[in-house]
Amino acid sequence: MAKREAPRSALEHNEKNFRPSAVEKDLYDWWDRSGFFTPPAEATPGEKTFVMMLPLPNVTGDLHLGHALGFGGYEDIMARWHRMLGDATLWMPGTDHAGIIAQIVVEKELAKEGVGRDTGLTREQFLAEMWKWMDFYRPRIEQQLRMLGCSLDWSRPNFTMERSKQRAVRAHFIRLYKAGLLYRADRIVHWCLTCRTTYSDLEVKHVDRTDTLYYVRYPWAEGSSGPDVVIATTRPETILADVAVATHPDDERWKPLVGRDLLVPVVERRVKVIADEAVDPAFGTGALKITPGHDQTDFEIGQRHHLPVLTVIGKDGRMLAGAGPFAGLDRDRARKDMVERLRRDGLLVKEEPIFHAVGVHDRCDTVDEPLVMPQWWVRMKPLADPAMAAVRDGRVRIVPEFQERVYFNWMENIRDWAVSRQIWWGHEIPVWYCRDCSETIVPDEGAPDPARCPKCRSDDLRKDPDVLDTWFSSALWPFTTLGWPDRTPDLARFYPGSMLETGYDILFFWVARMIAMGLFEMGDVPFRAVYLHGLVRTGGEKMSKSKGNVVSPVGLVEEWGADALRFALVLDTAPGMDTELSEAKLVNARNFGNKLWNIGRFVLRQLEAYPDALAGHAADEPPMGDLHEAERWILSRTEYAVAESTRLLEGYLFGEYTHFLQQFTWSELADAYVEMSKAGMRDEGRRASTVRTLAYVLDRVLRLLHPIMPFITETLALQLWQGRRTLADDVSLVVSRWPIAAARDVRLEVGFAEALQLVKAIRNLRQEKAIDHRARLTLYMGPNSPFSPDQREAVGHLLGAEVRNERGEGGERLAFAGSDYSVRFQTEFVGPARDELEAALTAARDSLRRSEELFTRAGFAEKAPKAVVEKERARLQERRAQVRLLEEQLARST
RNA sequence: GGGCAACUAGCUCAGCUGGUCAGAGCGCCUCCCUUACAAGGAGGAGGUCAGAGGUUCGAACCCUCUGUUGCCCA
Repeated sequence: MAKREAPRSALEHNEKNFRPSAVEKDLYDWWDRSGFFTPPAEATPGEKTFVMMLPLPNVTGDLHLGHALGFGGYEDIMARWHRMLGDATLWMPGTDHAGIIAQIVVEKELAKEGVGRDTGLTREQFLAEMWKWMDFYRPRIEQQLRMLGCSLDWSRPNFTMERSKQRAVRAHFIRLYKAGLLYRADRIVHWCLTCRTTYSDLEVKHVDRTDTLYYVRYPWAEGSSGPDVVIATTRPETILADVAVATHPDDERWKPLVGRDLLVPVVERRVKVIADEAVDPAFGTGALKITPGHDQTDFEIGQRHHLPVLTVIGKDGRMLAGAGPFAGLDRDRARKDMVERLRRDGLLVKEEPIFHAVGVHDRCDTVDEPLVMPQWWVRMKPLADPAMAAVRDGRVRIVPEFQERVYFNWMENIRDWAVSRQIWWGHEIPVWYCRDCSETIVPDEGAPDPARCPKCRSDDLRKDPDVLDTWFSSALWPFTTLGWPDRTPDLARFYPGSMLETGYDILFFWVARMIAMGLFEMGDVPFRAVYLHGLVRTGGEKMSKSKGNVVSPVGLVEEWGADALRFALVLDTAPGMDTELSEAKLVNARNFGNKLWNIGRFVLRQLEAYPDALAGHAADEPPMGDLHEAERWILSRTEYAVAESTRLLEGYLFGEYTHFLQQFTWSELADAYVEMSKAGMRDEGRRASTVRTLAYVLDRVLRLLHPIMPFITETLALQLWQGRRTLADDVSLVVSRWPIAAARDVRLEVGFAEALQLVKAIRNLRQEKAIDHRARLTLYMGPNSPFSPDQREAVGHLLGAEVRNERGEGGERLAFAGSDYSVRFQTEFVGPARDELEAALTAARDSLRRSEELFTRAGFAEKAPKAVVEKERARLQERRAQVRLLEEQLARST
C-alpha cells in the first residue's frame, strides 16, 4: 500500500467551524491514489470478503438524491464498515449504457444539427457519435460519486457496453437460447412512437386522464338482425381493424346474439359476435369491439378465438392501407376524421367524457401504441421458480422483509419478457436469418458470426437488426463485472456478492432478474442480502423531472458538505420507507458535524497543551489504572457505543446507527464528559489520564462515525494521530480497524447517570426559581447520599457549585426521580411552592400505584421473565422512596 | 379488481419483529456570548401512539374490522 503523505489541507485545517470544501477533494484523491479502496490483490486463505456492486447509474444522467442516499449513505457505510472490519472489501463501480434514454438524448443533440435516422445517418455513424457522447458523460458520473465520498474501487471500472460485456451478453443470449428459454414470436408489444421501439410491460406507466368515450352502433350484416349493437371505445380509429365484437358469456342481454354477424363501420367487414370471459359487462354497453392488432386484451381474446390480426396503424403512427379512406393520416387526425365519418353515417350514438388510466412509455410519456411484431422473448417461468425458491429458503434475504411478499406476488404472476428493442444503441442480438430458407441461425457459444446457412448453405444471411433491452445486460452485472464468461480469479474470489443495495422501485426491473440470471449462469445467488431503500422526497413530493423539483446532490455537497448531506439523508430512515430531505435536516447534520469538529479541536488543544500526557502511550490506547470515575464512566459508555453501533450495522439499521451516535456524541460525550474533563484538566494528579481518555474516546468515536461522515472524521483522525502513534500505526481511518467492544462497568454507569440526573434536577430548580446563573451554589450532601467522592466532585463542577459532605441548614430539600436520598443546596431563594410539591407527590403516588398493581396482578410474577420482574421490583422500591421523600418535604413546607 | 405499506408531539420522522419507549431533530417558551462549538450551552411546555373490538400477566408493537393516505401490479 502506497504510504503517501496525508494532504496538508486536512492536517492544517483548524477553523472554528468545519469547512468541508477545504478538505474533501484532497482527502478523496489521497484515499483513491493510495489504493485504500482496492481489496488486497492476493486472496489470503480463509479471508472474509465483502462484495457489493454499485447499482449502475445511467451514463447520460446526473446523480439524484436517491443515488446520494443509496450510494453515499447505505452503501458507503457498509463498504467502509466492512473494510474496517478487515474484510477484503470490493465495491464495484460502473455505469449503464441506458439504451433508449441515451439514444434519445443523443438523437436530440444530433437533431439540432439536422442529422437523424430519417436523414440517412447510418447505424455506424450513429454509433460513432454515441461513443463520443459516452466518453463525455462517463467522467461526470464518476466525479459525482467521488464528491459523495463513495469508496469505490476505481481500479475496476465497468461499462455495460464495453467489449468484454458485449461478449458476455452474447454468451448469455446463446446459453438462454440453447436452454430453450429464449424464443422469437409475433406477439403484441408496446410500441413507442417517439422512441420508435418496443418496450416491456414493466416500462409502461399508467397515467390518469380524461378522454372521450365514443358509443358506436355496428349495423347487422345481411342475414343477421337483432337489437342495436353499440360498442364503446376511446379509440375509434382502430375500429378499422376490428375482427369481432365480444360479450361476456353470462351477459343475458347479449347471449342470444352470439354467433350472428355484424358489419364493421366504414370498411363494412363481416365480423361475428363472440363470447369471452375477459369482457367486462359493466363497461360501456357490455359489448367490446375486438382489435387484436392494436390492443393487448383484444390480442389475447383473438388468440383464444383464432381471429385474424389486422393492422391499420404503422410504426410511424400513420394509418396503413387497410385503413381505407384514412390511409396515410396520422393516428390523431384519423381519429377526428373517423368520428366525423361515423357521425355522418349515423353510427355515432353518443360521446361522453371518461376518466381512465392510459398507458404511456415511462421514458418519454408517449401514449402506448400496441402493435404486433416479431420479438425475442425470455421465458420467465422456469427462471422465476428457482429465483423464488432462493428467497423462500433464505439464500437471499430481503430487507425489509415485507418486500419479499411484493417480490413473490410479482414472480408468481410473471409474464414473458420482451427483450428486443428497435434502436441502435445497445447489445446486438446474435441471431441471423437465412434469406433463402428462412432458417433462424444462432451460433454456438464462442463461435464467430455465421457466414452461411447451416441448413441450405446459402450465404445470403440477414442479421437481426434489433438490440437487447438494457436490463438484459444489467441482469448479468453481478458476474460480468467480475469477468464472466471467463473464469477469472475475481469471479472465483468475489462471487457471490454480499449485498445489493438499491431502491425498492427497481425490485422487478433489476433485482429479481439478477437473482434469476445469477442462478441460471452461476448456479448460485448473486448476493446474500438485498437492502431496499425508500424514495427521497422533498416538500412532501416525489422528485421528478416533470415536476421540476429535482434537487442535485452536487449542489448540496457544495453547500453543506458531503458528510452533512450523507448524515441528513440517512438519519432516522427505516428500511424501505420513503424519506423527506428538508433544509432543517441538513442544518442539523451540519451542526452535528460541527459539534464533532469542535470536540476534536478541544481534545487536540489539550493534547498540545500537555504533550507529556501521552508519553509512552498510543493515542488510541485505553487508559488503565486508578482513574477518576468521570473517566471510567465515559470509557464504559464508549464501549457501549461501540457495541451498539456494531449491533445496529449488523442489523442494517442505518437510521438507528446515525441516530444513536448523534445522541451519544452530543449529549454524553460533548455535554457531559467534555465538560467534566475540564475539571480533570485543572487537577494535576488527574490531568494525564483525562487527556488520554479524551484522546481514546475521540479516536473511538471517529472510527464509529467514519462510515457515515468520512471527511470530518478523517480530518480529525489525521490530526489526532499526527506526531503521535496508534496501536496499529494507522495511516488513515479508511484502512483502520473497527473497534471491538471491551467490558463495561454497568454499575458505575448507573451511579453516574444518577449523578447527572441530580445535576439536571438542580439546574431545573435553579431555572424555576429564577436564580441568577452567576449565583454561587453550595450543595450539601448528607451522609446518606449514595454518591462517591468522584461523583460529588463531578456534580459540583457541572453546577459550578461548592459541595459539602454534611447536612446543610435551610435551603432546598430536593427529591428527584430514581433516588431515595436527599440533597440540600443553599440559596437565598425559597423552596418549591406547596402546590408544586403536591403535584409532584400526586404523580409519584400514581407511578407507585402502577408499580404495585403490576405485582398484585395475577400471573405477572410467575409468567414474566425473571429479569423483567427484578427490574420492576427495583423500580417499585425507587418509587416508594420517592413518595416518602416528597411526603416529608411537603410536611415541612407548611 | 389484486398486492404492499403508512397513520406516533405544531412539522419531519425513529421506536431494532409484545416488558417504562412514549423518543429525536426542527419549531415554540425561559435563561445564558461560561476561553471546543451562538452552526453553541442550560432548563421547559407539547402526544389517551387514526378509531373500535380481541389475544396476553402485560400492546404503539400480535389478530379482526373500520376510516384516511400513498405506492405497485392487472
